[in-house]
Amino acid sequence: MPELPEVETIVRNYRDGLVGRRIVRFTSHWARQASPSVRGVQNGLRNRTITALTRRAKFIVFSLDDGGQFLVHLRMSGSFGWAMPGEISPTDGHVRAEWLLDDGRRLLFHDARKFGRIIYSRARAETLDHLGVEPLEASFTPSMLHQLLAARRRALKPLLLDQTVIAGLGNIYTDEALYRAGLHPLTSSDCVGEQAVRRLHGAIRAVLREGIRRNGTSIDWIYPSGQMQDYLRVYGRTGKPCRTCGQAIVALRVGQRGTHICPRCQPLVARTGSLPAVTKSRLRRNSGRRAAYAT
DNA sequence: TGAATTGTTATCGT
DNA sequence: AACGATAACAATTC
Repeated sequence: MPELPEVETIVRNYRDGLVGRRIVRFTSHWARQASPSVRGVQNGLRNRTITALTRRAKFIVFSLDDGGQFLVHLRMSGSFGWAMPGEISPTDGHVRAEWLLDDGRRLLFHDARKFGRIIYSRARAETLDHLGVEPLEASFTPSMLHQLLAARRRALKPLLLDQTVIAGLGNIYTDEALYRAGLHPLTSSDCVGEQAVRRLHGAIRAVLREGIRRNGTSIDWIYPSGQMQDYLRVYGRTGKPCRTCGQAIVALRVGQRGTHICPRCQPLVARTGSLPAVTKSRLRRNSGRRAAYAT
């Protein structure tokens, strides 16, 4: 399940082989992945040279020499591979698309579950406009995070997963960041104190950076070189002892997502999110600063 | 066999 | 009206 660190790793690994190469042709073996259409992507890419390979959130961004762009989103099971000149594409690897390059090599797009997407745009792709802040960029500060949280009354986990707010976190790194910050995933975003916001900000950045440094997580994902799975502290560790306090890690469901916490290190402080609206508004009025909030 | 998997979007409700 | 919560969906694996 590629999230920000995995996508970043892929971009770094494929950049040298792609930038400067001209795309001879694009072939799709699964029509529905291509947007606006297979033909549209083919026409847009034909004979264009790749000028840059970058990442925005979980999108891989190919910049073209005519100002166009195309995005690849790996979703759940997408991955890249190479085929050398003359080499036949593997049929068991679920190759859904191929880019033939001017050096004779082919970039392969594997995607067992067919959830991945390839989106072409003749100018800058408008898909990117809906994305929130890049958590590793300098503009993402503790005070910005504080504003993002305080402006909403929403459980922390679904908020962190919302790509229009903060872009790039997925299920694994969200659980890890909340654990490192000592915050329960159901904590209401407007009940997170200043100190906790700073902790969460630091935890998000630290866990993403560590993920990148370790070349990503390779749990149920084919990407071979990742090591981060050996350093996860809650994700996939249900029943195992917390590395801080020894308590058993607990699995729960938050917003239809499998979620992992240490019940001792991540206590649920304020649960205004599940209180009746009347009670909540009274609670807010009566306490200029809320009675209970996560610090 | 069906439950689990995830990011995005459409829809419902307040 | 705007926001938040929830359901649906894509398709496959074990």
